[in-house]
Amino acid sequence: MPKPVVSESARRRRRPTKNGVVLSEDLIVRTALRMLREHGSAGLSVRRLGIALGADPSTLYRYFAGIDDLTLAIGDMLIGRAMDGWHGTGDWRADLRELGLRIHAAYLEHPQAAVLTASRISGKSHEIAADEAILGLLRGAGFPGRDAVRVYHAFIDMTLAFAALDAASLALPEQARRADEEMWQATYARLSPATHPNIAAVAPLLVADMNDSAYPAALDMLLASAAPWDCERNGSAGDE
Amino acid sequence: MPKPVVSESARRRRRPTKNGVVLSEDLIVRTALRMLREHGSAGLSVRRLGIALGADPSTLYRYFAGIDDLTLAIGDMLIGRAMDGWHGTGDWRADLRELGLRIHAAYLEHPQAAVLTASRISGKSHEIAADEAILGLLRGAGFPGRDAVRVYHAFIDMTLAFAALDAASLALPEQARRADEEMWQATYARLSPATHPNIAAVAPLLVADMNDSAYPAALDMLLASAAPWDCERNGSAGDE
DNA sequence: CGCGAAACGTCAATGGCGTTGGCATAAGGT
DNA sequence: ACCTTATGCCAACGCCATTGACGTTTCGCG
Repeated sequence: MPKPVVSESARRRRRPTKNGVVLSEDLIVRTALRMLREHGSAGLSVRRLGIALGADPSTLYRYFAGIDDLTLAIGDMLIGRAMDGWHGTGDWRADLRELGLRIHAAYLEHPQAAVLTASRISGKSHEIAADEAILGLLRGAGFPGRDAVRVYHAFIDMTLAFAALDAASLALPEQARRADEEMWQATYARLSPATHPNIAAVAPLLVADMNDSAYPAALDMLLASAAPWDCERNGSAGDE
Repeated sequence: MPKPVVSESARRRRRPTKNGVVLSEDLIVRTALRMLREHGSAGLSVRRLGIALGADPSTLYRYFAGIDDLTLAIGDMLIGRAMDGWHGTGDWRADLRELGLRIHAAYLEHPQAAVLTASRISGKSHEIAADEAILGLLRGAGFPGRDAVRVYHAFIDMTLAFAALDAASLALPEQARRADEEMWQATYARLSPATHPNIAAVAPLLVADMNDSAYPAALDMLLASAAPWDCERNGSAGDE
C-alpha cells in the first residue's frame, strides 16, 4: 500500500499545492459538494475535483482511500447540517416531525450529493448523534425499548428513503426532470376512463399532487399511528 | 444521427451476430438482469453486456439510445414481475399490504437492478397498471378523490423509496455489506451509556433489528392511520 | 540551527468506460 | 435475382479511477 491515508487529526504537515492551495478533508468535502451542485451527480470525478482544488487528482488518495470514502464523508456532513442547532421542545411527536423534516430538507438541499449518500450507513459522529436524539425522544415519551426501536427504525429508514427518492428526481438533468414532471400531464392525464377508470377519475388531482414530496404526509401518517401505550396495535405485523 | 433506434415491433430483419446469437430487446434486458445479479450493480457495462451477448458493444445502440434507456427498460420489467398474477381479495387494507410487499419483494429480488431503477418514473405500461390498481383499491374503499390521491402518493412513494433503500444495501459488494451489517455490533453496541444513554439502553435490540427491512412495519403504520372516514385527522398537516 | 526521515504533492501509465462514424453484408420486399 | 437498407462490426475518441515511482517540503529532534 503505497499511499496510506492519514487521519485528519494526525495530519501535521500541510504542503501547499502548485497553485498555493492548502488541502484538508473539510475543504475537499466542501469542494465536492459544490461540484455536485454545479455539475450534477455524475459530475463529481476525482480528476475534476483535483482540478477544482488546484491539485493533482492522485493527491486526493492521500486523504481518502477511494471515491467511496469520500462519499461517506459527504454524507456525514449532510447529517451534521441537518442536526445543526436543533433543540427539542418536549412534545415528542412534534419534535420527531421537526427532526424528520430537517433531515429530509438537509438532503434535498444537496440532491446530487444525497443521491450518492442517503442509503449508506457511515457510523460517523453526526449520524450517531441523530440516532441518539431520536431514541431519546421515543424513550422519553414512554415507549418501551422494543417499541422505541421499532418506531425508530421505521422513522429513520423512511426519512432517509424518501430523502433518497426525492433527491433522485431533483438531481436528474434539467431536461429529464422536466420530462418526469410532465409525465403526469402528458401520460396519466390522457388515459381513457374506459381502460383506466380510477386514474382518469382523479387525474387532475394527480397532476397537482405528484410533483410534490409525499414525505410530510407519510411522516404524519406514521406518527399518527405511533403511541407509547398499546403498541401491540401494530406489533403483530412487524416483520415479513 | 447515424444510429436510429428502431422500435422492437418495427424490427424486421434479424441478422445473427458473429457468434450466431439473434438479438432482441427482451434478450438484452434479460441478459442485463443476469449480469447485474452476477457482477454487482457496477458490473453492468455496455462492453461486458456486448461480450455476454456475443455481439459488439456498439450493436446495442441499435436497440437502446444509451445506457439510460436500457435502465428504464429494466425497471419496467421489474414492475411487471411484481404485478404478475396479482388479484385483489376485496379487503382493501390487506390488498394494499400485499401489493406493497409484492413490489418491494420484486425489486429486492434484483437489488443491483433496483438500485438503478427504483427512483425513476418510466410511464410505461406496467407502471400504469400498478397505479390504476392501487387507486382502484382506495376509491373502492370509499376514499374521496383527494384522500385517495394523498394515500396513494404516500403509499407508492414509500414503497419505492424503501425498495431503493433496501436494495442499495443488498447491492453493496459483499465486503462492504458485511461491514455495514456489523456496524451496529461494532460501533453502536459499544457506545458508552454516559455519552449515549439512549442508544446504550437499547443496543441489543438495535443489533437484532436494524439489519432487517423496516418496510413492513412502516407500511403497517401507514395503513393503520389511513381510513376512508374522518381523513381530516391527518389532513391538516399534508404539506410542508 | 541544521539534519534526516517521512509526509505529501506530482507525474506518467494502465486498463476500463460510453459513445460515435464509417463500413461491409446479409435480409426482405419486389 | 436485385436493390435497399437494416443491422452488426471495427477503430477510435475522450473520459474515468487508481497506482507506483519520484521529488520536494516540512517538521521533530538533536
